[in-house]
Amino acid sequence: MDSFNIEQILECGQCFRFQKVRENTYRIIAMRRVLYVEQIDSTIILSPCNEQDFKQLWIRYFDLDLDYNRIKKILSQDSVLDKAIQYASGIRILNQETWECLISFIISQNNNIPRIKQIIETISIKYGDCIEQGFYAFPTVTQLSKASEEDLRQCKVGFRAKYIVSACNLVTSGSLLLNELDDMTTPELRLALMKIKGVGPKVADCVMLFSQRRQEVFPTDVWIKRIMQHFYFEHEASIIEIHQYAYEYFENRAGIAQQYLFYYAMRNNSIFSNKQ
DNA sequence: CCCCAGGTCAATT
DNA sequence: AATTGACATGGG
Repeated sequence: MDSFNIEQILECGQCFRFQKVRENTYRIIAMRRVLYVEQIDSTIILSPCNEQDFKQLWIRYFDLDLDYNRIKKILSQDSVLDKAIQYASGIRILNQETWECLISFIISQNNNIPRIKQIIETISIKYGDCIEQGFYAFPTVTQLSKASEEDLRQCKVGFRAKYIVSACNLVTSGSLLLNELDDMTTPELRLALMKIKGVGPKVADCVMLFSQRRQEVFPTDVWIKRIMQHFYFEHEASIIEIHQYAYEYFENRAGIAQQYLFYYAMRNNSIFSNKQ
C-alpha cells in the first residue's frame, strides 16, 4: 500500500504504546488489542486480525479511508513540505482512543519520549486489564480514577499526578463527556479540554489531532517551533504567529503537515541545532 | 553537578 | 497581557 510506512507512522510522535520486536515488525497495544504489524515494502500483514476487527477497528485506527495521496499532492505545493513529505511519505495520522491519548499527552509535558512510554506502560500494568499474557490495556476512566495522586506518583508521573487526577474528576463528574466530543466544534473542544488542569494548548491540540480527527489543528511544540522558525520565519516567532501561518498556508490539513514536519525535524535535528 | 526533556501553572511585572 | 521560575524524574 502507498502512503503507509509503519515505522514512520509509529515513530512520528503521535502514539506511545508500540515496540519494534524484530526487523520489519512492530507490536502495538491499542483498542484493547495486541496487534503485530509486519511490513516488507508494500506488503503489510496485521496479526492477529480477523475481518471483523479489520473493519471495525483497524480501518479507522490507521485512517485507511482517507486518501493521503490527494492530501500530499496539495501540501507538496509548499517546497518545505514537499521535502518533508518525500522524506516520510508513509506517515498517517492514527485515530487513537481519546482517553488514553489525553492522559498520554498530559504525561508528555516537559518529558522525554522513552520515559513517557515507560510511565504509560507502568500505569497500564497497574490499573488496566490484562488482555493477553503479559500485555495490558490502557486503564478505563473508572479504573484510573481508583488511583490516588500518591498512587500515580508511584508510577513516576511526578508533578503531573494532580493533572491526571483532574482529568479523572472532570470526566467522572460528567463535566467532560467523552462520548459527546465528536459533536463539538474544534474551538469548543479545545476550551473543554483546557478546563482540565495540566492541559494547555499543545496537549489539547494533540488530543484533538490524534484522537478526534481534527486535522486542522497544528500542535506546536519546541520541535515544530524550531523547524517553522528555521524555514518560514528566520527569526523568533511566537506560537500565535506560527499557528496563523499554518492555518493560512496548510489550511484544514495543518495537522497532517505538522506530522511530516515533526518527523523531518526529529530526524534532521542537526539542521536546527541553534535552539532558541 | 548541571542541563534538558512533545508544557503548563501560578505568581509577578 | 506578557514574562518567569517551579515542577518530578532520569539520562547524558
